[in-house]
Amino acid sequence: MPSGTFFISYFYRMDLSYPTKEKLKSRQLIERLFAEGESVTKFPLKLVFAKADLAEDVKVQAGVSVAKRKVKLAVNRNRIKRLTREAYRLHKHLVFNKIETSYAFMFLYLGKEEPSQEFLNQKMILLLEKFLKHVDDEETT
RNA sequence: CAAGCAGGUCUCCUUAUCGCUCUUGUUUACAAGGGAGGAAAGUCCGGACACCAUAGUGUAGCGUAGCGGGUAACGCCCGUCCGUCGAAAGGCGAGGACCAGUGCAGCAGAAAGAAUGUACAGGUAAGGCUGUAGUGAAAUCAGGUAAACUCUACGCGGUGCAACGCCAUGUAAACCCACGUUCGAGAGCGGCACGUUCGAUGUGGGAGGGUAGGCGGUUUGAGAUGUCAGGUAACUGGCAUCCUAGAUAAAUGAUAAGGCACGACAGAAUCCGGCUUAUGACCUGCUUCUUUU
RNA sequence: UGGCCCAUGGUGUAACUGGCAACACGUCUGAUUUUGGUUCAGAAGAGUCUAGGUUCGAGCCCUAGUGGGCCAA
Repeated sequence: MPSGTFFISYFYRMDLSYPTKEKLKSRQLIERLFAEGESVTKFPLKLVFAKADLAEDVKVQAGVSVAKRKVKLAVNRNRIKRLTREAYRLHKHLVFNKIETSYAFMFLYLGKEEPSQEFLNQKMILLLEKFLKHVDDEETT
């Protein structure tokens, strides 16, 4: 991790918030996302995405989901969703600066065990890089 | 000490940084404050609230069951009697009625609710008339069995916040079948009968088309804490103080440091009162048959 | 959130009014066959999802739980 003044200024110019307008809330949009969207996977995370005209003036609206089939207890589902949101919040800048059109995101957790925050952070970085690569390939072809 | 019984309390804490949600204040970005549970769970009971008629009568159906009390109500709680388990503290109990009627009892046994009968002993005018043995859970006893039908007493209308009200958007006032306009189709959210209300380019059914976005309901309540009084108790009344989650793809998290008991079961969704199930730690009181000190 | 239903050998199903849990397929053993299949003969394998209760006796009745499935504005 970078430290000292560089570390502080590094964070200073980045947006680390995750306000309401960046959350995926429309039921219609979510149903369309699962019907038509594409996906990339980096176990245990899966990202379903689709280009979308968003009502709010943001680049991405994202949601999080954990299957009841995989994780039985509501307490554990809540915790995994919180950790996933936290991982997205800290690393969403990787995507924001590099895409032109707006997207709808849905993160799915495929594992059965409760992960650590550090583990999820690493996977989130890898997942978002894989997503960018996928988008680049599509544009060039 | 050990084992056991009963009751109660708490549910990691502190600091810093980055985030989430609600409220308030300035005002469009900040500041201050609030932010899961004792079970939030299972959905097993009881209510509030909403609509259907201020939910009415009878029947069917369902529930409860010693007696008395508490409560908005209950299948809950308190007291008490009886039964039962325990050495005790104490626990548990669907605990009305089989002289209203009907049904049921495999095997064994002579015989199972209808009548009869073996062995031994006793007894009579005479006989299973009497006792014992034998089979069985039960053998003539006002038999047993009602978590068998049933009877008695009491209670229960239905549907559920995805209730319900309002705004916005959109389509098909089209098509087919049936019935009907005061001698009335049909509707009023489980059945039947009655009663009652509404009721006319109307109602029901079929096939098909469309919308499925937002606001209210939505958190101040049978409320919490303290205290005084009444009551064996559950609980009730007076006074004072307090406001204590309110999301809607759905808010409590992350990182760093320190401490300790190293953190069990587990996440609010209309709201309350219970029950049941899961579960960590601590405290208080009580009991002691046997053995050891 | 609210409501409803189911659970019996490895699998799919029976079991009347409470009275010895039955059947088919599968499995195992033996026979027939050069071997395998088919066929024939025989055997094992559940104590009824779990824990209590009622009863002389429970798969069946009652209570609580566990697991699975279905319905809806």
